[in-house]
Amino acid sequence: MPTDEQEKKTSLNFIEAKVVEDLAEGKNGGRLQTRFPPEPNGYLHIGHAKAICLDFGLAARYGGTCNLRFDDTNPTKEDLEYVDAIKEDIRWLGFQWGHEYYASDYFPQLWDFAVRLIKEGKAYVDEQSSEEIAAQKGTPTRPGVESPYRNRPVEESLALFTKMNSGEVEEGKMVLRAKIDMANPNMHFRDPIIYRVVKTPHHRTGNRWYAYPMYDFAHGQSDFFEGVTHSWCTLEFVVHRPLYDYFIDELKEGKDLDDNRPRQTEFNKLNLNYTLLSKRNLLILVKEGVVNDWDDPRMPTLCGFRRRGYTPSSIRKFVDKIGYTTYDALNDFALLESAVREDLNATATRVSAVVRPIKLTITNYPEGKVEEMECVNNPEDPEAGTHRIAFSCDLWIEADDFMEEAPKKYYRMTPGQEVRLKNAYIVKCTGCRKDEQGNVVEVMAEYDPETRSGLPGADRKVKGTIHWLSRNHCLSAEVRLYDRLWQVENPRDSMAKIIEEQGCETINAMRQLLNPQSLEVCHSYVETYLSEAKPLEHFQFQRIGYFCVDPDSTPGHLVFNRTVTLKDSWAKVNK
RNA sequence: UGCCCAAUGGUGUAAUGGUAGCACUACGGUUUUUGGUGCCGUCUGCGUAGGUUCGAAUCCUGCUUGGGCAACCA
Repeated sequence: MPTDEQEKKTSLNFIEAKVVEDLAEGKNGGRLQTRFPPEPNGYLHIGHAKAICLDFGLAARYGGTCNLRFDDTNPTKEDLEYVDAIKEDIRWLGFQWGHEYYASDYFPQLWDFAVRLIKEGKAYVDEQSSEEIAAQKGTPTRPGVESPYRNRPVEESLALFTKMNSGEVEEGKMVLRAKIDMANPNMHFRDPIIYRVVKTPHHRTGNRWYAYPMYDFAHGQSDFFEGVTHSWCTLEFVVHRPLYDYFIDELKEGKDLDDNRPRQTEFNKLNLNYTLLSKRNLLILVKEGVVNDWDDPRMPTLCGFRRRGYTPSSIRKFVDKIGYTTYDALNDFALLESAVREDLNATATRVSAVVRPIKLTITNYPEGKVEEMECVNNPEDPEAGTHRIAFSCDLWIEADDFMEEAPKKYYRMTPGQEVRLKNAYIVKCTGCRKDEQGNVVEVMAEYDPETRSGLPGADRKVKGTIHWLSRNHCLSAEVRLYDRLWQVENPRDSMAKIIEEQGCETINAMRQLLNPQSLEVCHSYVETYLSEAKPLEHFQFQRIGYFCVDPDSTPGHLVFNRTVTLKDSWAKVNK
């Protein structure tokens, strides 16, 4: 279980503090049991990572267990494809569940419980339309009115409930409702629907059931059946908690109500600026082809971050830093970036890549001569070793690293100025050659043979160091430069505003907010050391950023994704 | 005009009645064969009005602002 990002804490968040307190008091027989309860209706995103780190992380830290439970009570939205992807992503994040459960495993028990409630006069079958039921529900400021079916005989409800599950009742014709209180200020207590008819086959139980429990009648009960002690979820479920407790009190038949039961505690879900986190909207992006798939590196899904080059530990570290509170925060994406930079800085092998190439010719270097230069793999890690790179008179350098007329603080290649070629020689720029349109097509320089790296002559102070590649000793590669998908800080709110003002479809609102520069594909060059690079391997392209080998990459066609740029103080000066 | 929850630098998060701290960001400086990293430093904060107390970010009340709740979704 990952512990690398769990730095010594001077204080615990309110959820962990409660765990410590409960354990100290010997609650639940001293057990700690949690669960991660995804609905298999989409891919996991970084918001889920926040829940995963809590559910699995605290269980592990305090000797408890965390089970995986798929909340699969709505077959119209759920699919096996999502079940498999969710499991893969949890493992990738670095966690292992105890049991793999499904809410659908409890359908028989839930059914029996519902029957019991009917027999006790605490539930009834309502035959009104959803519109009628909604109208009778009242509003937050006005109490609801009771359904005409509310006090029908128990036997009648029992018979109809059985019928609901037989396949002969059409969807929407009947529901089972808990009989609680139509005037309760908590809307969820106004005779909530606990079972409805769904005819779509279920991905696990097929056509065995036609009556399916609603969330409020499945989630807490599943927790109870499994022996969950701490049930953590996000803030929007605060208003559900009284109902959660109500049904568990019923299951416990009024006995031992204060102990040996699951308790729900809510925390703030993750909001990230310049990021949209809602499975419904992410699904639209995929279906409309705005992105290439759920694992498009611009997606905030875990598989998207993986393909982008984020490491599991960087995501865990980020989650650890943002904390858990009851305040609805908007977190800065820069914090996530700092986490991945911190991680990759320590681990990624440094290589040379010229993303936007321009020719550099060393005019006084013997033609045909080739020298092998030594490169440190990672200056942060002496154990990482070295590798070799070929040097010659015909080079590529970054187009950005030459300016014919440069400002004073420009330390790179400009006529008359010395610059160090990383791991090779100090060279002096002598000029450039342009095409008919005036574009620079080649830069010329002379090298100083005494300044080869490692020789005493190399100790000379030179302001700038640039990277390079030998044109006859490098590989071409496709480099995908990713940037944020959204131009606005809070796409969720901006979308809502556009939809309200223009009355347009979600996808149209989205298109107005997308960053047109979220992906730039470059025809670049990388050093031959990368010929064997494997998918998902991380590298630092020196002076540029961290990159990850895309799964599409093959030895004949290398593809790299930019995970994140290096911090660039020149870019700031240059603005 | 109901019920519930919240509010600490630009962002996020600590301090649990006793010196408002940390991280990110921003901006300086320093080191550096990555304008990276490291190191040092600077700026900016308890929503508001009362009350309790020797003492309040913390407890109480009002106000303000924000969020959630009226799916046969979870």
